Amino acid sequence: MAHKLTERQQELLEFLKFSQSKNGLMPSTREIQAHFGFASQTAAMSHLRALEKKGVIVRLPGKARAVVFPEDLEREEVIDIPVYGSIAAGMAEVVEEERQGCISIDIASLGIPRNARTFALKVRGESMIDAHICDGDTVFLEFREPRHMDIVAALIDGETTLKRFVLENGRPFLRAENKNFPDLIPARELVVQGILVGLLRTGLM
Amino acid sequence: MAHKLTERQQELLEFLKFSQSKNGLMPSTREIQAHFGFASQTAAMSHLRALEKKGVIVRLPGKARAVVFPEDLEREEVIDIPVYGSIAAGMAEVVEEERQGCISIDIASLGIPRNARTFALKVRGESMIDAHICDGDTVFLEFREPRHMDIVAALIDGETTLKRFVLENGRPFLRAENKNFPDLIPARELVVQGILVGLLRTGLM
DNA sequence: ACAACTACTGTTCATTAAAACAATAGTCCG
DNA sequence: CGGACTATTGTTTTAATGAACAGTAGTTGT
Repeated sequence: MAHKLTERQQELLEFLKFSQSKNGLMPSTREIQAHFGFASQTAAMSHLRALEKKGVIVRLPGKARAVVFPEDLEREEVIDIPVYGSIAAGMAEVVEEERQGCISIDIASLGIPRNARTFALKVRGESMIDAHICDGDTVFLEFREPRHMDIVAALIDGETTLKRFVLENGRPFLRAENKNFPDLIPARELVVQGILVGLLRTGLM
Repeated sequence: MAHKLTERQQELLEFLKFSQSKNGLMPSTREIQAHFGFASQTAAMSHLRALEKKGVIVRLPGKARAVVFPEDLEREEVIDIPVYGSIAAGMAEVVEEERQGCISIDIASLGIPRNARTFALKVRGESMIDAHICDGDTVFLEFREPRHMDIVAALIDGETTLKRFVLENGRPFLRAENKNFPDLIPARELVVQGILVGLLRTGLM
């Protein structure tokens, strides 16, 4: 099943992948023929047959452009989580402008519901270091009501910071998880932008 | 562009997504017709046209099954990183058995090369807590030669643990990043399974 | 009230695309 | 040496598929 691919078969596979990610669909045998300059469409056909026999693609007979990568079928649904900057003032409106990119990850790994309005922020500073959230980490946040002891992204003095959300006698406070930072910040106009649901750290090599 | 979808159009969109993730390709207009029990294929056609006008799909005219989600086109290449258990003895052979699932993430976010042999392990224990790696975190590891001060997954006494790889006078040592753990472990038969390149923490709500 | 849109039916047509069949030449393995 | 596999050409057939056209009802917004 897992025979090694020949050079030509590898080229074909590359083209299939390229076509899928660039055009969003698989090439027809004629498009393969045109790309490689084959004089006959049958050449493409037999190459696909070879790839199928070696298990790297699956084909659904009788259907057009019906070439599938097995790994795509097993994969969980992937969502795109927008990453905003660390300073995300306003939020509701500035959202589109501040967008810095996207993290694509499957919903099962993050463990969030499909309909959740999840977004991400790059952490700047060491204020949550005692919660093991470091400078440069990317945190995933969900837009919902904060509960006692949630870690939240909150808007204070025009800047978004990560803090522990604490309810004391029904009144909310924000606490930094770092002994060197002001221990308690009384929150007057408390704007919670999101609740921490996950964290991604990269660039560790 | 971003008009709201009607109920029926939402249903159609769901079916397109379902079909793509289950079969790996888009349905033809006749398949849509069959699924919804339309008497005419034209019904499917006009719904697709409506979805296209509202910007939720893109179609390539004249091509078969040529319905594409715009977000899929922009997305970076997504790879599947296998997750093994915390006890991954042997590694080379046991790999297939121990596999617990997959994390699908785009290569740009993780910042790893496409050809890298990357895998993931679930962290058990607090031995790396001072490097802000917690119990329950999932670490991404790359299979390559360790360098001084890399964090590595190493096989010691039949169990895999995360340690700091330290070179002292050309001799390798492993150090736990936790004051309560034995500070230095002289490594005799040092089997490094992977180098830490990233970390994912979930379930924080 | 009227235009614009949704949500279909019913029919026909042109094209896209897969698939089968018959060959040829080269490579690789035992 | 021969059989299996790769890598092609060339031709023909058939099925899958998109697309156009002409309607009908119902809803929605101004």
